Amino acid sequence: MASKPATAKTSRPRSAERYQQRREEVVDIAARVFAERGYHATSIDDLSDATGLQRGGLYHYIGGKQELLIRIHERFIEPLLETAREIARRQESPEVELRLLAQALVQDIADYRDQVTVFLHEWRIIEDAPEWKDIRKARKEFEEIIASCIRRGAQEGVFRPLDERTTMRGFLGMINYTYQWLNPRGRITPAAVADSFVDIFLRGILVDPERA
Amino acid sequence: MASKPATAKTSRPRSAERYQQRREEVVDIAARVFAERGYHATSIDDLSDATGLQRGGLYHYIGGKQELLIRIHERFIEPLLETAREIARRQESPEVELRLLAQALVQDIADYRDQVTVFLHEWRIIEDAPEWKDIRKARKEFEEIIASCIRRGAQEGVFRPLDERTTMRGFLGMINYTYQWLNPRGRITPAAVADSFVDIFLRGILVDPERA
Amino acid sequence: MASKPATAKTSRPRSAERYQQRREEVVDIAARVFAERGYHATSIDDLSDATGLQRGGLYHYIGGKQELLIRIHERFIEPLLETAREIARRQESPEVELRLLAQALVQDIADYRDQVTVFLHEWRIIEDAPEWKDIRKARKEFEEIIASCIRRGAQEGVFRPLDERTTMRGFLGMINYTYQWLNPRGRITPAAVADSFVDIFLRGILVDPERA
Amino acid sequence: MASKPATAKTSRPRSAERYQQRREEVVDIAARVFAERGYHATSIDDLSDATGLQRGGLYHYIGGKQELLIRIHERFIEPLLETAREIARRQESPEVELRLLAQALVQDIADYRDQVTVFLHEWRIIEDAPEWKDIRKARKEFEEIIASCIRRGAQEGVFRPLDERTTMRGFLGMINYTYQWLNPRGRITPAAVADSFVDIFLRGILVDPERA
DNA sequence: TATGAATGAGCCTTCATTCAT
DNA sequence: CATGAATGAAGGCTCATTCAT
Repeated sequence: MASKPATAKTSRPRSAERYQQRREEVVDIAARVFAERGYHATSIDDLSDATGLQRGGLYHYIGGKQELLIRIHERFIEPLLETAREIARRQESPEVELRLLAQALVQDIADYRDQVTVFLHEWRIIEDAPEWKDIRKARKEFEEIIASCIRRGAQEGVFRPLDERTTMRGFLGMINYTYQWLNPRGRITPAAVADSFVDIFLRGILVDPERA
Repeated sequence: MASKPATAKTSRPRSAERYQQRREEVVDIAARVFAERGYHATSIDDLSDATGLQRGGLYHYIGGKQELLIRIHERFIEPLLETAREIARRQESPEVELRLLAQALVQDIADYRDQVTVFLHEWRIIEDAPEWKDIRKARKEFEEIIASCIRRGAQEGVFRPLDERTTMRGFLGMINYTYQWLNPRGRITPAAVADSFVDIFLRGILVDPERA
Repeated sequence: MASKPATAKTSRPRSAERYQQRREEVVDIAARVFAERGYHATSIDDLSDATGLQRGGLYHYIGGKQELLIRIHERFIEPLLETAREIARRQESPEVELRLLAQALVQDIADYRDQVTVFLHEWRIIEDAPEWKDIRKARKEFEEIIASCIRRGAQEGVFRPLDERTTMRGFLGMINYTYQWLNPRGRITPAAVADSFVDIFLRGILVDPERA
Repeated sequence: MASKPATAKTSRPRSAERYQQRREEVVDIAARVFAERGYHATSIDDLSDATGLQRGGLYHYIGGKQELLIRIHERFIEPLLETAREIARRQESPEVELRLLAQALVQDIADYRDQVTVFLHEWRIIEDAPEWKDIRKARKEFEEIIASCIRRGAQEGVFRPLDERTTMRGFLGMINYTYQWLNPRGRITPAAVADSFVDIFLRGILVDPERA
């Protein structure tokens, strides 16, 4: 315990680490299956098959089926929100900021496609869970970052004076919908899609579209 | 169907008519309840409560719970597709056509919000039903109308030469997403939202944004 | 509905009545099985076998396994409490009242042996149910009737001045325990047991035992 | 067992002793938890929490959950039966013997309240265990000691000629029931309750109540 | 048409116990 | 001795659907 071989840390993870790792594995597998078949059409037995654990063994890693939805959501909202905050802190021009936010969002959707799919399809199921308010708060914060970017652009006179919430929703709708059709390894890369959409959107709201 | 029997009393509709009417009522009520609570969270008993019919009586009007999803979808896709076809037939300029399509789509979403909500959330459930291919075909046709409008604009040199499918999806995403937040009787009318979004989108894709 | 054959009432009970009747049947059968094997050792399948209803059909008559415990208790506490109240209202002498209460209690235990057994063994399970406070109240009221009878006897100088609650508990313990061994159709009748125990108990607490 | 090896250190008990001691500790803790929540409502995890041992470690000390019930029972029936035998051997007068037996029983209930509670509530669970016949035999022997005391009193003409088994059961019921309400550290001591109940009972069955 | 009792498959979850480490 | 991951059977309950009335 006192003297541990230097190699031990990586070669033989402590049991707590292994537990944590297996847990995330289970959550990701669940995300994949839920994304494929839907939450309600997936039984605990299906998850048992997909993970290789027996019905009862699953419950070492999860608190219940519904809890999985919450864990799945956290997997993608947390890094996204962190990135968005970081972008907002940079104090770039509204155009640049919007472009960066779009890139981050499309990338997050591409990286966590299963999780995003599950969330957008099944969020209603966890509406009554105590964790829902945190999830909602995170979502609101992300939306507010976009809305305030749009507001700032309007105040600075570079964006047209549009209703900021409606505009934000148009932006979000356009980008969120990519979860339905964007293939991360397809001909059109996530970054290209983000660029294309931001181009359209910026030209659409800029006072001087040539700046896009 | 065309000629109604002379004996039909108008004051007391024939039983076949009453049946038909009651059936549509049931489908609309189901749409409302499914939209509120979700398909799986709604039991036949819930529908029984909502319709005032008893569990068994319900089955005189519906073939089963899943069939309701199909009926619900038909309620909104058919008039929408019809309108879209009619717009396409008019052979307006691409800009005008896109504007009309947006108006029609937002209006349809506002008019059949419950149905749209149910469809977007639960379509996966009927993926295996034989009717699914019809639904999918209708959807594809609607998308194709938009895509070909964009293509035409590009060919005519009024729209920028963008990937037509990606652009169509951006357009659809922006507008479809309104089902989540648009209040048909709110401060901002569906028509105003359609106008605003089309404005942004057209400016975004027009070679000469001033034409928007 | 207006003119009903006189015979209909008994020969063809209305559906609501049949439901009620079947429900009580189910509760009584459950009491028997619970009394035999214990609540936890009895599965819903066991009840299904015992009632002849299928697993799901049972749930037309009961709200759940635990609810049965509550219904079972009501079956015997309500008539007993009613009788006890009636006896208390008669304002007999303390000796006579105690004798009548003992008779009523032993008879209730004999009549509802299964129910009493289940309650005395399993009451802890429903301790947290909302109905528990009603059950507890009923029990307390019954105990209070006995305690106040003893108190009255002491005040009138016919009973020795004993601690009324402790004495009441001795009385209750002696009689309640009969559920474990008294055979309603055995050599010694419930009435005889009640008489015998009341004799012992009254001699034990009377100032002048000869009055017993 | 009688002679301990000279090498045994007193300061550091041999591992066999520690094992034994830990085992009894576990049984007593289980008795407490079972008494509080009931056998079935207590999981092995609950026992794991209460003892501080992990799930697997517990099984080094116990053979299984059910075995605990048997061990719990032995904890209180054996000293009680031993005391009862000793009292019976003294050949006191029936009145004195009954008084001593009551004292012993109430004291045992007060000392082993958890164990008594568990046994009276959960004995049915071990009905099929091979040890059950021993437990039953011990119980019968204890009852027989009381019954034969009552019989002897009747034969000697000091007790009224009552049915000995019924009378014994009245006595047992009155006293056993104390497990439900007697607080060992309350205002009324176990000894006082025993005295009070024996007083009532003896007056009740003595030919000449003045002797009580 | 309408009723509602009955079905029976299936679901999520719990839990005592085992065993490799 | 101790751990805790894993097992797998069993449990209570829900629910879409059927059918005799």
